[in-house]
Amino acid sequence: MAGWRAEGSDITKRMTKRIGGWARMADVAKLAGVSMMTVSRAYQGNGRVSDATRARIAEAAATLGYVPNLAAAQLSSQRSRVIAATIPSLSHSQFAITLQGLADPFREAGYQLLIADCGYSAEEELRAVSTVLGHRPDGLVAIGVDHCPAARDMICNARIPVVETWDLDQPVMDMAVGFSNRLAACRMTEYLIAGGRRSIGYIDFPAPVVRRFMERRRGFLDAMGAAGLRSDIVLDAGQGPSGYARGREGAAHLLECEPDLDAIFCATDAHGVGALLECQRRGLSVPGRIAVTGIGDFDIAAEIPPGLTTVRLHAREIGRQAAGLMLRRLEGDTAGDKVLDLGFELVVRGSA
Amino acid sequence: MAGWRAEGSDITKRMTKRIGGWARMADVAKLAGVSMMTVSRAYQGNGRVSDATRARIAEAAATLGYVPNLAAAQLSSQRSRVIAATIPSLSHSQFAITLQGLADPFREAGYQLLIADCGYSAEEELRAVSTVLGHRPDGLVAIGVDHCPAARDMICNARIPVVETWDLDQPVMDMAVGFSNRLAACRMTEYLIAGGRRSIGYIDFPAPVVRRFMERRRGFLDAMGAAGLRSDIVLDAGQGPSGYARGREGAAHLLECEPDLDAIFCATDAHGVGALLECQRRGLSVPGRIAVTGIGDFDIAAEIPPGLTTVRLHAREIGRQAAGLMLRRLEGDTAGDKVLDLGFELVVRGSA
DNA sequence: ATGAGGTATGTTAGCGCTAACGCAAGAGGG
DNA sequence: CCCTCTTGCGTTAGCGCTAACATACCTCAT
Repeated sequence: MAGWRAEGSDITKRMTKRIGGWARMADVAKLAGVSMMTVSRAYQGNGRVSDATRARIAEAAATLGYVPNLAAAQLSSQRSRVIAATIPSLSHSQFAITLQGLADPFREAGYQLLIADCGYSAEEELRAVSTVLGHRPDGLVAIGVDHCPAARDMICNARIPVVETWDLDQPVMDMAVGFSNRLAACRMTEYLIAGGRRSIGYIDFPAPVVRRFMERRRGFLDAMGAAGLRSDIVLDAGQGPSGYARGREGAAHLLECEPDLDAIFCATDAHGVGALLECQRRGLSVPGRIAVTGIGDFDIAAEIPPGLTTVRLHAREIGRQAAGLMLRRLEGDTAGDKVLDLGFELVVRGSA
Repeated sequence: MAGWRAEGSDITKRMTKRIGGWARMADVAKLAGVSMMTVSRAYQGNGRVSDATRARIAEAAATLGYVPNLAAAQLSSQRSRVIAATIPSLSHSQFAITLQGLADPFREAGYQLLIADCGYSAEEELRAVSTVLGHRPDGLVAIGVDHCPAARDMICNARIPVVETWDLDQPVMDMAVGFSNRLAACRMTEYLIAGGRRSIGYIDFPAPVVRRFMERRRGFLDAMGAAGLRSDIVLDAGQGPSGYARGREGAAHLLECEPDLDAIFCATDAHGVGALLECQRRGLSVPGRIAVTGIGDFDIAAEIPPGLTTVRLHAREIGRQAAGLMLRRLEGDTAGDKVLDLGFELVVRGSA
């Protein structure tokens, strides 16, 4: 009787559910003639299931088009096999490269990346972080370190492993991979000074609230100050869709205000390329009359004549190493470095 | 006794769980002095909960740092509020822009994007698709339409709304937003021919298995054939990290094999910019001696002198409209167009 | 007064999966 | 021969949440 009722209601439910469309593990188990637990073990790979049984299960699953419901697995096992990644902007090419560097090792290790686009207001950011944490990721990788205090609190409260990337100039929540933006900008400035440049203009973003640009500007200011040079030729290039256009306009503005400029240092290569083109348009020989440099080593930097002198930042490697740190931690390895400085590389080309 | 046991085990569990760290809805309910269902309703926003109760719940949640477990919500409600997005490569700038265009409307509507990076082997692709479907997304947006038959089958079996994007030259699974790559390439070729170019070289990718490049090449061939011109000057630029470098090398190769070329048409602007620079390096005046064009209207196209003539593709709008179609469908609106042709725009600049 | 209809909240019964334990059958050592 | 150990599989009891159905109370027309 109880058996009959169970059977009956089960069939009814299947019929209803079929509209939704998904086969469940119980369906696979029934078709393969085993218990659900055996199917579960077969899918997890670690349990002991005989080859014959495994094959029957695979066949049944293929017949039904079974795809395991990971939400249910997560709820039951308390592990989501999801890694959250916060990113200020998906269309920022360097961040996208870091993301790609992250994605590969995680995919191979069986983790799915859940990407949270955070580059909005603090309120939106909090909502984005809250949503990804709602999926109970096993870890979080922050691409770029800019999070408002509330978001940082929320992340810390999650008590999951966290890797911050891209900037090492500030305190770290847990683990970090990147380089010192300040040092990178400082080094480039020193290179320009060593090359005899004295009147150096700097182009970055409006009131850089973004950490890495704050640090880059500070690096520039430090180096100029140490050399006893004017460090007030600093321009906010403003916001806009194209970094190239902003760099071009910024350079034009700078050159009009300070005709004696002998170098322009841009906080990113997009600005740098724009500035370079503007100098050339004005008939200023680069690097003879004026030097132009950037940061980032974007693909275009190597191609644009005479080649943009810049700082290479290992964007992909940052992602790979961040994934490595995270995976080691998830496997329970708490030894090893928590902060990886991947450094940077001055790339001297024709423009300076 | 039963009460005591329940209480006891509950406390024990809380202690154990606290290590994991997350407050549960039951904790919020207890602290706020209401039932779980009331908390659930307060979070879903649609149920009737008095303002006073709502405030007490909000306070309790804030105290405990409660973040709803979305996996549990999904399991129970059979809705994940997740939209899957498949993308061939995260670091492809145009796709990234489409992704951004997608992300905003979905975020506003309370959906989280789950991004599957698919640009690998067919086997990897299948695994990626299977994993995202395991999260039971409420819908799927395919950025780029390239999926192997097995992946397409799997997606169709999921019986969720699907929007394909970027290429409209082929049969559609469900809904689609994009333009005709073939027509875009055809139009550009016709423009070159109308401008008096007769010996036109074409640069794209190795054996284009990628649909949109197949179609673009076919568009080129169609137009050349229709004009009765040689259509065999076609070059696979090969794979490599930098599109610019490939375009440059491709142009160099083409110019050596066919010194009389009077135009080079590249399947993407990255190639186009590389080709343009190579022509200039060789002292060929652009557009006097030779025309160079691309497809995509990347930011750099407008900046590089004399300006790259290209085809604008509305990458962001594709994303926005795709999100719009999907959201309308999710709200139960099955009327309206299922295929949106956003067209393209010939952008004439100095290079042709 | 009285029942109809609304509003705010509680109760019950799962969603699909896995951890933890249980148990039978065979292998291997003494 | 027994005892242990290993292998292969089944049973039970939830994971944290919500749909669907109560229930209590309040308002208002009759």
